[in-house]
Amino acid sequence: MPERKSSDQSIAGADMLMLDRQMCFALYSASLAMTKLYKPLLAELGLTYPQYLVMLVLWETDGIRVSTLKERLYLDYGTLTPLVKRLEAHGLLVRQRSPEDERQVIVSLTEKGQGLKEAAAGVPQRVAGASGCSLDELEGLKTELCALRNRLHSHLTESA
Amino acid sequence: MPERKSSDQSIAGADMLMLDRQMCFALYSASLAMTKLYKPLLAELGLTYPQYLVMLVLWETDGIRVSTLKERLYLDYGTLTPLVKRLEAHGLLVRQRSPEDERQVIVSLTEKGQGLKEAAAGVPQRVAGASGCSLDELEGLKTELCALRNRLHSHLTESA
DNA sequence: TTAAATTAAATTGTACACGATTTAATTGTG
DNA sequence: CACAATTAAATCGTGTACAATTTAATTTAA
Repeated sequence: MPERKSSDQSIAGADMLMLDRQMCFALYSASLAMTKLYKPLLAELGLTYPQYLVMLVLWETDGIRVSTLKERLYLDYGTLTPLVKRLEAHGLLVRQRSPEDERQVIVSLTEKGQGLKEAAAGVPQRVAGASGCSLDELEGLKTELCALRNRLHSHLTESA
Repeated sequence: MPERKSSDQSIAGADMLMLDRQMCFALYSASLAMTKLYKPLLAELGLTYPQYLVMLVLWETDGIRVSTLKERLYLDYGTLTPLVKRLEAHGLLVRQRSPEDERQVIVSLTEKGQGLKEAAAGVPQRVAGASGCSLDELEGLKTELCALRNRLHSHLTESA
């Protein structure tokens, strides 16, 4: 069916379209696999993976605005609003309008939410173990991925 | 608020829970950023990012089963079935039950689907350029991420 | 040889992601 | 002061992801 002369200029381009040549697919599939690895551990805490990320931010700094979560996690209000509401429904945090600026919503951990941190303390080690990587490997990969993400992020936002 | 003795054993664990220490978050946020980079380029082709991945597989090998897509892309039928149906609705492929085994669904490109490959030929270069990485960097990262994904995948499936 | 087990795919339900639009509060400027 | 512009968050619609269940076809084994 694909009758092409060997000198066809589309050959080079077509070559680049193989799935296993795509860095993006390596990234995408590794990310989904990592999320699956977390799933059973986080299920013990009653959290999904994105919910865990929100909790990580709050365990670091409590009483922050939704826009801060947005900046820290590179996520949209369309993702965060319902996600944070679910965490509130589970009793891990409360959402309240800021008295100084009624546009802002302040997210604060409940005692239950703070207490969950102790239960989560073992998660990073358990994941590192299951990932079959040395801590150095993970650290190196993390550094490279952050650099990539930061470049992409500035590329995606520099347009004003 | 967090009154803790400095010798508290939970300090070490808590320390590990900082967002920017998580390789998983670097992976997750880099993957989402990469998808956003592709979005406008793929929109020109009328494709979403996962749809593009399916097309990459089909451009390599046409006339394959849905289970092959499942294995190649590490995705679920629950994801693939509606996704492939959307591609069929767009006229890029056809789905037909295998005559030999009526359980299997064979996915085949239409002429339109095959033709789209030419339009997609420039995507990898354009993405590489926009990512601000050298080809070597991207290649190295790809190799590491594939290795990680493969380890995670075998960890996640070895349980029979 | 058919009933149980297996397999391929679809379906259902929950939870993201995110572009686009909307709502409501605050700020800036004449 | 008033009113346009901006900002923070919510809402809406589409498209993933995936666990769990279901359906239908094929295989296996009693």
